[in-house]
Formats: sequence, C-alpha cells, structure tokens
Amino acid sequence: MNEKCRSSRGEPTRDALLDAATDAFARFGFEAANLRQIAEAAGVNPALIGYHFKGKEGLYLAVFERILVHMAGVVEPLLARIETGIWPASPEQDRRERALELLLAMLEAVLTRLVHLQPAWGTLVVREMSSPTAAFDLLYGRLIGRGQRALVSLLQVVRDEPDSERLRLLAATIFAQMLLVRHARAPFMRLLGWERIGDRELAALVALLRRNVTLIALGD
Amino acid sequence: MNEKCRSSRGEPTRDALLDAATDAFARFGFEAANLRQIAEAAGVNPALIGYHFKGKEGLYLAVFERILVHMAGVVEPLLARIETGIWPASPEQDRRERALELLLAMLEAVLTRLVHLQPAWGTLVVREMSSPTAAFDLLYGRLIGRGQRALVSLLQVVRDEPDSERLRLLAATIFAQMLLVRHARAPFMRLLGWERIGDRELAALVALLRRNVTLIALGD
DNA sequence: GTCTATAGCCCGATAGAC
DNA sequence: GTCTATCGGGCTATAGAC
Repeated sequence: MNEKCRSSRGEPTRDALLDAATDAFARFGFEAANLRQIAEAAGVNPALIGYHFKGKEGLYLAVFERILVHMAGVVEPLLARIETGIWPASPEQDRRERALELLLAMLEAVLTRLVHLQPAWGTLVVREMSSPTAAFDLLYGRLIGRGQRALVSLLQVVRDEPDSERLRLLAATIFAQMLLVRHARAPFMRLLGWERIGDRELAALVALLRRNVTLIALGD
Repeated sequence: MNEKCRSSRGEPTRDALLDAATDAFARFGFEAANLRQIAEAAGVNPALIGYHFKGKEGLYLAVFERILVHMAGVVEPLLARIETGIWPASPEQDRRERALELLLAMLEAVLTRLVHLQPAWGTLVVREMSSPTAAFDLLYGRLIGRGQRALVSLLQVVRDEPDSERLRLLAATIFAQMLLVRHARAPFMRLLGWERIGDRELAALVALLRRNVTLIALGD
C-alpha cells in the first residue's frame, strides 16, 4: 500500500474508495457491505479494490488505518501530556484539581468528536469494541488502550491512590458513559425523545457527564 | 408459527433451530450467520427453516420472540411493582430510600442476567441497541422501554423531582453503566486484565456500580 | 493504474417426493 | 413434518487487455 510512496497517481482512487468504504462499513457492517456498491459510490472500478487493498478485509483495515492516522493528529498532544505527567508544577491540591480538569477536558473532547466530527468513525470504532475483529488490535494498541491508561493515571492523581482493580473499574464506568451515545444510540434517542444530537443536546449531555464524572471520581 | 397449537410434533425441531440460531446470530451477526451451519448445528435439515420460520429474517425475529417470552417471566414481577408504584407505605424519607433500594436491585438483577444467564442473549439484545433492525421495535416495546421508564420513575422518587430532560439523561448514564460489560466487552476485559467474568469479578463490578449509582442518583 | 470480463463459490429459497 | 435436489442470484477475487 505504501511501499511505493510515489503511488501518487492512484491516490485519488484510494481516497475515494476509503471514503465510500468508511460509509458503507459503518452503515451495513463488514459482511453486509458490498464491494460493487462501494466502488460505484466511489466512482471507481470494482477491480481496483483488489489492486489497492488486496480484497475486502484489506480495505476494511485500511479504513481503520486512516482513522487512526487522523485521530493521532488530534489526540496525540493531549495523550502525550497526560502520559508524561508533566503539567504545571504546583502544590499538592492544585495538582489534583488540574488532573480532574484534564479528565473533564478529555471527556468533552471524546464526546464532541464521537458525536459531531465523523459519525461513521464513531460507529466503526465502537462496533469493534463490542464485536472485535482484526481491526480491534490496531485500535486498542494505538488509541483505545492509550486512552484507557490515560484515564487510569489521571484517576490515580485525582483520588491520590495507587492503581488497583477498583480504580480500573471506575475508569471503565467513566469510559462507558462517554460511549453511551454510540453504543446505546437507539434506546438513548427514544428515551430522550431526540431526533438528532445537535449543539443543544450535546451541551446538555456534556454538562451531565461532567457532573457525574466529578461525583464518582471524587466520591468515597 | 402458532396458528396450529398442536404443532407439537415439530416443536423439538423448532427449539433446536432456535438454540443454534441464537448462538450463531450472537457470534457472527445476522448477515454473516449461515442457515446451513445453523441447521447442521441443530441436527436438522436446512429446508425446515423455511418451513417453520419463513426464512432467515423470520428465524431471527423468532429468536428475539423467545428471548422476550423468557425474560417476561423473570422481570415482569419487578417491573410491574415499579410501574404501579405500590411499595410498602411509609413516611416520606422511607419511600425515597425504598426507591433507591429498588433501583439498586434492578441494577444487580440486570447485570447478573446479562453476564451469567445467557451471554448470547445479552449480545443480541445489546447489538440491536447500537445497530437496530426490525427486532429492535420488539425489544423496545416489551423490555427496554419499560426498563427505561421504570428507571426514570424510580429516579423521580429518589430525587424527589419531576420528570425532565436532565433526569432522563441521568437515567441514560445509569443505563450505560449497566450495559458496559456487553457493549465495550473487549476493551473492558483488557483494561481489567480479566479473561472471564466469574463470580468474583461480577461481585466487584456490582459493588462499584452500586456505589456509582448511589452517588449520581443522590448527588446535587 | 485502470478497466472488462468472468471464474468460482456460497448463499437463501423452494418445488416436490415421502 | 421432513428430506433431497436444485435453482437463481450475488458475492469476492482475478486474469489479462489497455
């Protein structure tokens, strides 16, 4: 795929295929998605999928590869800052407050991207979490796992306690609430009586989640 | 399917097919599941699927129908009690405490069944929530919707405040935490370093969720 | 790199004997 | 109700011309 970096001639083709594939895989799932339709939507000949991606699974993985590359540019700065633990030096109390702030910022960033930026990406990523395929290892190694570990290390500072099973469970419950909008989309929308998640709805959700996370992160 | 209730001759066949189909649909999803394999696993001739269920989709819906019938026997008593609002009469303070108790009991019941009873059922139900098909309406009308409304009405009592968007969002975040083990199973297990959810793991999860729910239900 | 054409497979459905 | 046999269609993959 990138052995020849001067494959710039076929780049528009690959991009168009990846766009169409992202949409189709998100909408129909891997099995139900159909290469002919993807090629047609991309305005490209079906045989080119074989040439560029070595078949359906290669195309699927390439979709995730692209998601990860784009995501890296967005979350890398935040993750790197959390992972190195280098925040403004300050007295003990300030450090805990700062960690909570970072945690809430992370929450809001994830939620906003999940809902607004690229709905199809969210669908794909989240589907891999409940029904993992080969793409899950990619995702976990380069995005999800790092996010989880960042969450755990922030919680350690906020609660001023060492890593433990209980702390990780706590991280998992926060994680679950961040993913709510994608994982349980259908019943969620019905319960709220919403038809779509616009700016107002997102703001209400973010506000409540900030409150929840603050309560359960500090509680006990 | 039940126009002739004396179809008792084919009942073992139908049951075997439903068992195999439940497993296959949960494992592979609707599209990827394969009728020949299902029939083989059931030790039954493939053509009988057409006879008994009118095709693949009919089989899929019948799987959910059976889940709902079995679930009804389990959760009906609890739901009915919550819906009628008839709990032991008592002074104001006691009623709020009692509602919280019921809420926590509901949490534990759902979690236990989701994890232990029939893992495949949990998988199927939860998949319909994030990727709804025709089966979702069945599920929502007879199980999920009622559960959500029960949650909301319990929260109204616990917090002593009327129904509102914020209250429903609160219900949704509790809902999300209950479903965590199925929705985000793969990253959840990796974060915890668990290989399976046995009694010990379930107990730890329940304990933390009880704590979380108590905090966010009472908070503010 | 792109396209045409087609091979080869597997699937869901069903007609018809028993 | 059950089984055998098969049909018709859609799919991915690929060989080969340009």
